[in-house]
Amino acid sequence: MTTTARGLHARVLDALGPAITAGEYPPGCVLRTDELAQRFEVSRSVMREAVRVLESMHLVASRRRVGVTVRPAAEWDVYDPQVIRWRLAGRDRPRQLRSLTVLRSAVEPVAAGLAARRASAGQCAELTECALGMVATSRGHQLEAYLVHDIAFHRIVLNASGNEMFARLGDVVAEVLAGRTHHQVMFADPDPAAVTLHVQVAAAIREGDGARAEELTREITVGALHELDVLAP
Amino acid sequence: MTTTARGLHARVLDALGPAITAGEYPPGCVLRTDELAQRFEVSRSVMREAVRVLESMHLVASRRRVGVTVRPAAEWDVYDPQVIRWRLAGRDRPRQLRSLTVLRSAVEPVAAGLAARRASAGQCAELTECALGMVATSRGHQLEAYLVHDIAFHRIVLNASGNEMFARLGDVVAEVLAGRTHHQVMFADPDPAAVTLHVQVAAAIREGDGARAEELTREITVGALHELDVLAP
DNA sequence: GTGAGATAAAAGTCTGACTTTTTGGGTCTG
DNA sequence: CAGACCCAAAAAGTCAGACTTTTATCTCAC
Repeated sequence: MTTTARGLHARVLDALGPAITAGEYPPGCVLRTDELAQRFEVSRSVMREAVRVLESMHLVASRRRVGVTVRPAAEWDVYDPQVIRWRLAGRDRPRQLRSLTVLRSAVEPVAAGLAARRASAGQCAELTECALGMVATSRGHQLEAYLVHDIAFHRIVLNASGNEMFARLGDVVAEVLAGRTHHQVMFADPDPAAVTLHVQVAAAIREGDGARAEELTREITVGALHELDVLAP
Repeated sequence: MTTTARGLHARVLDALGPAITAGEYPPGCVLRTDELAQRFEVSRSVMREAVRVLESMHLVASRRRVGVTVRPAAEWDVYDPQVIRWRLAGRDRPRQLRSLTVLRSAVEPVAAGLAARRASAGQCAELTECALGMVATSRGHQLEAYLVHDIAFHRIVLNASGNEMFARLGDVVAEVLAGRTHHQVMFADPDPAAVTLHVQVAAAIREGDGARAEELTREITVGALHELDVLAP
């Protein structure tokens, strides 16, 4: 997972990005390229490339004679996969997990509704297979296997919606589901009701019942939100 | 709007980004940094910075001995505001507008529902003011003034939802609304039903009626989708 | 045909010099 | 004392050139 040799600038980013998103540099804080280059022991060219990327994510703004200033969190490109990963790895992971789950609760039901009208036969088959896989691994502490099926299930729904914006959220949903499994109820088996709902969603999509697929998926995401309410303050 | 002097690398991006997102360079197409630098008459350093940014948007991948290869559209960071802008300016603007409108139809109702529970008194006041502004400019071909209020309205709702992911979609919604006004029904006045709905949404949020705010907003976005269906193939 | 090694192409890195913009202060004037 | 103006320095921005590293491909012996 951790590629240690994909370029100096990437390594600098892996250090600076998390630090900034974690709030180690407060908004308005001014950095200087040369100083950073020295700190990370890279040339100015490399440092400049890293700053450019940070700038394209709206994490910082670079202005002549003043330096590289950290922008307030409200301006960050919160949908950038890298920014999401950095924030999920950092201090306010819970808040991040919550806002992403709320996003899921808005998007996934609509995506499921669309999928019911547009999913191909192959996608329906995959979906059913995933649901069955979830059932099969839902008991006996097979959480990792369950997670794999769960992620695949939601990814297929998002792809089958035929909307590119929805499809691109597959990675985000994967992160959220993985985060939930790895940081909360590692001990308990998944909620049986949720498992059943997934099976029913697969059926509804297979049968082309968009309204039902949407409603059932809404139940799933409401459940996920409720789970967060219970387990996190 | 068009800042012509915010750095050479930005100007290169403004040329390359739209070209790539427009599909002028097919996926898998290989570019070379040096060649590009010559073509745009900039130094390699500047070109490299531009390529880095393109790479961070997943528009291209840079590999040694191979070059800079254009990635397939499915891998692009479709939520990057700059990518959105480039695509909206390009060939498949209609498709882009549609997928963004579908996204709106998923997000905005949920955002409105949340806003009803979390909007501050100030936000409620602003919202009401916007709605009244929409009413006032809804007749007599004052489309530009109407658009300003419309954008402000939706932005406030998204912000008032208290969810950072929703809030960040304010710019996207603004682009969509502006696109609609400027490229479709420039001649006709806004749909009176939509205007009424906005007033009602503002009222529902003011009264803290989340369910009603959500349902009304759903009607607004369904209307927007339907409008697209009617006016675009 | 297959595997090992040579080759070269392209990205990656570093350095140093130069340019441009911007800010903050100092000065001059009213 | 206030305000306009100018100057100098600071930092980003740009450029050119040399060097390193990776890696796809080609060659050649087996």
